Amino acid sequence: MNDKKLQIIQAAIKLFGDRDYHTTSVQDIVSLAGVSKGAFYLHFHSKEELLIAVFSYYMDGQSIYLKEIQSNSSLTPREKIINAIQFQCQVIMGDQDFLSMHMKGIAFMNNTVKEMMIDHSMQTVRWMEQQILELYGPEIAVHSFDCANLLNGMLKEYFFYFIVYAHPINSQQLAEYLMNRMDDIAYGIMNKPTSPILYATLICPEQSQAITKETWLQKAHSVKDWIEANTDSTKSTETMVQSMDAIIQEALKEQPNQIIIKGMYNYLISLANGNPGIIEKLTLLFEGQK
Amino acid sequence: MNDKKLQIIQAAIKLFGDRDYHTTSVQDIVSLAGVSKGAFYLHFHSKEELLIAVFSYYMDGQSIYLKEIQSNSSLTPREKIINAIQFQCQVIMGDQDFLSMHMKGIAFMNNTVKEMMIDHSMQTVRWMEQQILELYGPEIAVHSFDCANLLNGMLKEYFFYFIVYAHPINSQQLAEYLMNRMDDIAYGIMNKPTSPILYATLICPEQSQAITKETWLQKAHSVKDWIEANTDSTKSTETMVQSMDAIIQEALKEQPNQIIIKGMYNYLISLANGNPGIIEKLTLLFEGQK
Amino acid sequence: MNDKKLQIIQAAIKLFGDRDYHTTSVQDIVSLAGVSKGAFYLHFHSKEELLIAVFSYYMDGQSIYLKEIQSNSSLTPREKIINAIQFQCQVIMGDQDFLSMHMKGIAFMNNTVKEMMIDHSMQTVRWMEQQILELYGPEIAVHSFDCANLLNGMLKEYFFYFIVYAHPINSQQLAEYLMNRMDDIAYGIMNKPTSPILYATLICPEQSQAITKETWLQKAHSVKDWIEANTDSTKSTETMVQSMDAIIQEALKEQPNQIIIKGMYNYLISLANGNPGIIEKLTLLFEGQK
Amino acid sequence: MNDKKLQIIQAAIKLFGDRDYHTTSVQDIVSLAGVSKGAFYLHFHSKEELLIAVFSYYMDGQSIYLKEIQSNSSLTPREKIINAIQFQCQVIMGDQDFLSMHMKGIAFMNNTVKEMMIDHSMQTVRWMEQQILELYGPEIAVHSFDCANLLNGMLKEYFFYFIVYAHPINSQQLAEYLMNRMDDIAYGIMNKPTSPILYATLICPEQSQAITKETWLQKAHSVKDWIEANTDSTKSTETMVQSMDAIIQEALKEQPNQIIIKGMYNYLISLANGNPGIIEKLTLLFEGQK
DNA sequence: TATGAATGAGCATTCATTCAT
DNA sequence: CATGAATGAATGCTCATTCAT
Repeated sequence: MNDKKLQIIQAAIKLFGDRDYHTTSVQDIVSLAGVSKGAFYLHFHSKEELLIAVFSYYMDGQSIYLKEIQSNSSLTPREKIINAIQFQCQVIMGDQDFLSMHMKGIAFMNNTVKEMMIDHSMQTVRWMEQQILELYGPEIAVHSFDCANLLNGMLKEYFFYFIVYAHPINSQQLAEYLMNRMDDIAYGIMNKPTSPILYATLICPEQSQAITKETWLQKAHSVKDWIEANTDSTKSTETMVQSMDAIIQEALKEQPNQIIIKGMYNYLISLANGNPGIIEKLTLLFEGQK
Repeated sequence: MNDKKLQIIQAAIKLFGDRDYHTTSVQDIVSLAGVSKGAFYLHFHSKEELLIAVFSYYMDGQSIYLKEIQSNSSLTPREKIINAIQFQCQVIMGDQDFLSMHMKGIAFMNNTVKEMMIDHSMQTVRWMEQQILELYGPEIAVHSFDCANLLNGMLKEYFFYFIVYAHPINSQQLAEYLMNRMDDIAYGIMNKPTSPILYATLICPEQSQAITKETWLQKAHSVKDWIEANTDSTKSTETMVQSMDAIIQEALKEQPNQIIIKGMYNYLISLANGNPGIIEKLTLLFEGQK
Repeated sequence: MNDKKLQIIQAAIKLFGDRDYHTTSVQDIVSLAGVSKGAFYLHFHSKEELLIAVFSYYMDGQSIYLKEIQSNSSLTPREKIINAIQFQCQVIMGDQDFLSMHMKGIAFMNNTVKEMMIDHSMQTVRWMEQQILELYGPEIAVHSFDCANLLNGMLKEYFFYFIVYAHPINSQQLAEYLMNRMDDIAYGIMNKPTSPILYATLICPEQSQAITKETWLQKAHSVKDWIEANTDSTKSTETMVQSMDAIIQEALKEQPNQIIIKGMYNYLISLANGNPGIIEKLTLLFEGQK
Repeated sequence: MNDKKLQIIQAAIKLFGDRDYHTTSVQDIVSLAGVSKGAFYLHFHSKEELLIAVFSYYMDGQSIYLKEIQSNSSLTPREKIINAIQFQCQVIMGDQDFLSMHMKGIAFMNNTVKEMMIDHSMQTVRWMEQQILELYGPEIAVHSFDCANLLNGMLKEYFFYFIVYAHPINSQQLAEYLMNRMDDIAYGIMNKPTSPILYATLICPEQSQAITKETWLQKAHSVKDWIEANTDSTKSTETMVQSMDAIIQEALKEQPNQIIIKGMYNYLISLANGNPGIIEKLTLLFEGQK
C-alpha cells in the first residue's frame, strides 16, 4: 500500500474515532495526514471510498489473525477461542480510535460499509462457531451458532464498559471468564432438552447471499489496489491494473457484456503467472459471478 | 404532546432509521411529516433538540414499563425478567425504525444524546441486576452486575439478527431461552470460585455519582436562587448571582471550560465572605466536579 | 492584496453603498464580483469579516495619506489642513459608494466596525487638532480639540449635500472656505474669554486610555507568556496559564461577560499566592477594566 | 393615536436604538410591547410602515416644537436658536434610544424613511436659516443657508461625543458656545468678501422637489390615521376614513383616475366641516398633486 | 504526480407575513 | 378585534469534488 494512502487512512481512523464520519471533513483528514486535497482524490475516488478502505484495513487484519490462529495446530480449540478473545481485547484497547468508530456499530449510512461490517461479523461468529464445535463436540452441533453469538454478545458488553467508562480490561482474565461462562452455557444447553434459536444455515444459506453490484465493484476496486500494492511494478502489473479497470468499466454498464468480463478474467489469470495471492483474490472475486 | 410535534418525531424516527441523523435533512423530515419548516422550529429549537426528543420519547416509554413491572407484586423475579425481555423484543419488532436507530449504538455525535443513552443503558442494566439479585439470592451478590450485563449482551445479539437479517423473534421463546442461559451462568458462577469482572460500584458509585449535566444544572439554578433569596441584597449578592449565571452559561456549553468553572467557584467562595450557608451550598454543588 | 479579494471588496463597497449591509446578501456580492460563493469564504471567514475588511481598506488609505501630509515639511500647517480637507473631498467624490456607506455613520451593528470607525474618527480629529495647534499657536491650546471637531462637523455637513442632493463640491473652494471659517472661530475664541466644551484628555486621556481590545489582548498574551516563563512549572502555574487562556477566550467574544473576567482575575490573584511579580502584572493588566 | 399603536412604537424605539432595524424582529417588538403579532399587523401593514411611524413620531414632535418657538414673539432670534439647540440636546439626552437610531444617519435602507429624514433635516436647517436671517439681518442673506448648515454640523459633532463617549452635554453652555461660534462665523463672513458654497434655492427649489408616489401614499396613510385619531368617532369620521381608503386604493393603481381623487378630496373637505386641522392636512396632502 | 484555489449544491435556521379560530 | 400557529422564501455558511497549473 502506498505511503500516502496509509497516512490518509491513519489520519481518518483517528478523526473518525474522535468525531465521526460526517463531522470529519476531507480537509480535516488531509490536514492531519499532511497531504494535499488533490492527493486525497488521487488515492480515493470519494470520501466514501476512504471509509471503506478504513474498514477493510481493520477487518482484513482481524480476518488474517483469525485464520492464523485456526491453522495453528499447536493450540486446542479452547485456547484458540481464548486467544481470539484476547486479540479482540488488545485491538480495542490498543486502538481506541478505531474502536470508538466500531462501536458506532452499523451506523454508517453507507450500504457498502454496512454490508462489509455484517459480513465481517458473520465471518467472526462463524469462526467462533467452528471452534465451539470442535471444543464441545458434535453434541453441541445444533446449538453451536447460538453459542457463538451468545459469546460474542457477552464480549461486546465488556467492550462497552471499556469505551464508555474506561473500565480497564484484563484481557486474559476476561477471556477465561467468558470461556467459563461459555462452558456454563454449553453444558447447560447439552444437559437440558433445548431448542436452538438461530440456525446459521437459515441466516446465511450457503455462506453467501446474493452480492450486490455495488459491493462487487468495491471488491473489484480493492483487488485492483491490492494488485497494485503487492506486485513488483513490472509491465505485467500495469497490464493487470489496466485489465481490472476495463472489467470495472464494463461492470459499471447497465448491461455488462459477460463475455468481456470472462475473457478479461481469463487474461488476468494468465498474467498472474501462477502468483497464488493474485489468483486467490481473482478467484474469490469472480466465482460468485453469474 | 402536541399533535404536530408527534408527527415530526415519528417522521424523524422513520428517517433516522432509514438513513441516519446526518444524512436526513430538516426538509426531509418536515416533508414526510407534512408540516412546514417553520412549524418544525416552532416545536424544536434545533435539529439536535429533535434528536434528543426522539430518544427521550423511547427511553421514557421503556423506563416507565420497567417500573411498572417491578412494582407488580404478583410477578416473581424470574417472571419480571422474562417480561422485560419480551417487552424489549416487542418494542424492537414493533418499531424497527427506532430500533435500527438504536442499534447504531452510541454513534450519535451529540453528547447529550450519548449521555442519555448511556444513562438509560445503565438504568436498564441496574434494573436487571435487581431482579437477578432477588432471583438468585445473596449468593449471587458480587456477580449480579456481571450477570445483568451478560444477559443484556446476549439479548442484543439476537436483536442484531432481527434487524440485519430480519430473523424473526419469538419473544416468549427467546426470553425463556435467555433465562435458562442466565441460570446456566448463575449456577456456574456460584458453583465455582469466580472473580467478578465488573463492579457496579466502581462504574457508577452510589447508584449515580455520574450525575447528568441536566440535574447538575438544576442544582446550580437552585443554589443561585437560594443565594438570591437568602442574602441581603448587597452589591456582593448581585455579583454572586451574576457569577452563578456565568457558571451556568459555561456549563451549558457542549464542552465547558473547567478552568472557568473552577475559577468562578473560587471567586464565589471569596465573595461568600465566610457565610457558612453559601459556602456549604457551593461546596455541595461543586465537590463532585473534576 | 489578492485579486479576488479586491474584487469582492469592491463589489461589497458598491452594494453596501447602494443598499446596506443587511440587505446585501453574500450571493449578491459574489454575483457582482463574479466569483463563487465558495471563493468568498476562502477569502473571508464571514460576511462580518468582509465588512471589517471594507472599512480597513478605506481607513488605512486615509491614515496613510494623513501621515504623508504631516511629514511633508514643505507644507505650512494651513496648507496641510487644506490639503487634508481636499483629500477627503476627493475620496468622497471619487467613491460615492463608500461614502454613502460611511455616511451611514456608526450605524453598523457590528461592534468591531463601530470601534474601528470611532477610532478612525478620533485619529482624524486628533490629526486636525495637531495642525490647528501649530497653526494658531499655544494660545489656542485648550480649544484645539473643540476647534478640530467644529471643523470636522462643518465639513461633514457639506458631504451630506453632495451625497443626498448630488450638490457638487469644489474641493479647493470648500477647503479655503472652511479654513476661513476656522479662522473666524479660532480668532473669535481667542479674543473672547471662552470655556472649552470638550477636552481631548477627558475623552481619550493620554492619547489612548481607550485601549483597544486588540492591544489589551496582546498584553494579556504577554502576561500569560510571562507567567509561563517566570514561575516554577508547578500545578498552579498550569492552572494560571489555563485561567489566562480562559480570560482571553472570553475577551475575544463580541460581548465578553465581565463577571467571568472579574472572577477569573480574582482566582488568578489567589493562585499567585502573594508572588509580587505576578500580582503586579495582573494588576496592570486589569486595572483599566471596568 | 391608539394605545396599542403607541406601545408598539415605543417598544420599537427602544429596540431599534439598542440594536437596529434589521436585527430587531417583529417578534421582539411585540414581545416587548406586550401585544400579539396579529395586533401588530392590525396597526401596521408591515414592519417598514412601523419604521416610518417611528420616525414620524419624533420628527413631528420636533417640527411642532420648532413652530412653537418661531411663533413665540417674546423671544429674540438669538434666543430662538439657543432654545432650539437646547431642545435638540434635551431630546438626545433624554432619549438615547431614538438618538442612537438617529445617529445611524441615513442608514435605513428604506427609501421612504430616507426621504423623510432628508426632508426633516432640510426643514430644520431652513428653520435655522430663518432665524439666522432675522438675527444677522439682510447682510447675511446669501450666506444664511451656509451658516445654518455650519451651525448644524457643529452641533451634531457634539452629539457624537455624547453618544459614543457618553461625554455629558451642558445644553445651555453648548448652545451659548455654538451661538458664539456662529457669531464668529457670521461676522467673519460679512467682514470679508466671501462666496457662499450652498444656495438653498439650488438644492430644494421651491421647497418641494417631486414627491414619489410612495411617499405620497405614506403621507396619505398618516393623514388617514391622524383623522382617525383626532376626531370624535362619529359617523362622519368613519366616512372620511372610508374616503381616504378609497383614495388610497385609487392612487395605488397603475393609472389612477385623477377625477376620482379630486372628487373624493372635495368630498372630504366637505366632511371636514370646517375643522381646520383636517383641512390643513388634506390641503397639504393634495396641493402638490398634479 | 501534486497542489490548493475554485465551485456550487446543499444545509440549518430565521422571520415577515398570513389566517383560521 | 385579537391571537399565535403556520408558512416558506431567503440567508449565511460548509464541504465534497474538480481542475488549471
